[in-house]
Amino acid sequence: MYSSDKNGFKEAVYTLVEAIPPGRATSYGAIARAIGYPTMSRMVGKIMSCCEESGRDLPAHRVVNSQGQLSGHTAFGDAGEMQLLLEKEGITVRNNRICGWKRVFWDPLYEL
DNA sequence: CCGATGACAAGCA
DNA sequence: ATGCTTGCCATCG
Repeated sequence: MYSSDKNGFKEAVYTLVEAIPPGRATSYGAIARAIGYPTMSRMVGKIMSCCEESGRDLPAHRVVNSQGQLSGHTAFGDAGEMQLLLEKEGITVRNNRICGWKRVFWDPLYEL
């Protein structure tokens, strides 16, 4: 079931997201780009919404958009749950936005 | 089958 | 800096 390509893509996303070190965060585009699909940023988001269903412990709260803004409020709950998780990890979040985004930004292409 | 939507990103005015 | 438009793939009505 499902094409092997998509399966491989999802697997790659899971691996990268799970490889995100604590206190760090990355963007959808960075992940997609690291895999080799710079235009699949949207797909990453969809996969993320299914991350818990995938049977893996993916720190999806560490994955935000390219601006360092928390966008997963729809999946986590608009109560700022995601923000709390990030702050717990040591990341400073303000108004649904990561403080010092460039500082906490984790680029798999550069660091991995 | 077609249209609309979605945890996005990049380009342009 | 802000807002609009396009691209990409998958899912739903």
